[in-house]
Amino acid sequence: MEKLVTIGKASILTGVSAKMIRYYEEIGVLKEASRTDAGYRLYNQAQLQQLGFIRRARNLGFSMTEIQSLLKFWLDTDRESRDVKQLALSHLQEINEKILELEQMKEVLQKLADKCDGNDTPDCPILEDLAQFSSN
Amino acid sequence: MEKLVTIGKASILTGVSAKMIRYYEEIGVLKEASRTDAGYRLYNQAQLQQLGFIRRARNLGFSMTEIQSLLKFWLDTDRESRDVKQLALSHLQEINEKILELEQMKEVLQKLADKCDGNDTPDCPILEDLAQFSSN
DNA sequence: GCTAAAGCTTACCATTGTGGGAAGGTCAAC
DNA sequence: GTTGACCTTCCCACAATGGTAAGCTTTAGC
Repeated sequence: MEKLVTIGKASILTGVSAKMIRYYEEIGVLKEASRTDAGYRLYNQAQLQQLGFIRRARNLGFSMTEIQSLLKFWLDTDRESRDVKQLALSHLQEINEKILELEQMKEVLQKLADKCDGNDTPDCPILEDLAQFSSN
Repeated sequence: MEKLVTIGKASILTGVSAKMIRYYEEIGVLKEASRTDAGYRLYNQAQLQQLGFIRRARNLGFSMTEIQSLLKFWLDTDRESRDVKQLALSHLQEINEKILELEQMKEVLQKLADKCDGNDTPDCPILEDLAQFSSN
């Protein structure tokens, strides 16, 4: 017989806040939980595992939309690993683009900061650069 | 005599959308623009330069709150470059933390993707990892 | 000088994922 | 039987941006 837990226990067991568990249900990534007579949500082992799945996917930066796809693949024994891999690689590319963007910011900012004396005078290449007329 | 432009021209000249220009005014990073009799906003050269400042700061990833501080420093001739530099370095650290986080995601995800054959069979280490019971 | 198009105004809605809080019902322990 | 912990729904907020709609103004063409 399945052991059922209320949302607070589910939160502790999975590391997903109760707030988020309800939200996941609302947006449809999590099937509607069963309820007690009083209306308390109840979660079984499979649902707890699914919450763990979601949390780990979030930790890898997947969006909720992507996670919905991942869950669909996971629950579909007829999936082709090709599709999962493609989703992962696509996400990986987004990550790489973000990293690149941040690296570029970092480089510019580091150079500006290096040029700034950081003392009690007002002279500051950082502000001068931001204030520059024209262009980018 | 100052050349004044309406919001559309200001947008083109600065690369900031009209929508955003109004928003910046609303949240107070941009002083209220003067108006024509008909109520059209008018921008002078100084305001255009300020919009450019904001755009470049956004491009470096500064939040609007940080930009508000940067603008205050910029307009304050009694500023100390120390304060500007500190703000920049603090932001730089955030960037570095984000990069690190993304690098970690990337590493995990890359390894999982590498292990996944990506063919027409359902076997997929990516899903297996996400579905793993216990832990992280 | 009229009309149509382009430009401006405000106001509201949506996004993403998360948290906070209020008002009220439920359950368990003492 | 009361109290405290837990649950419910509903609404608000964030940060920065885009979209849309209804309505006024300005400009360009004829």
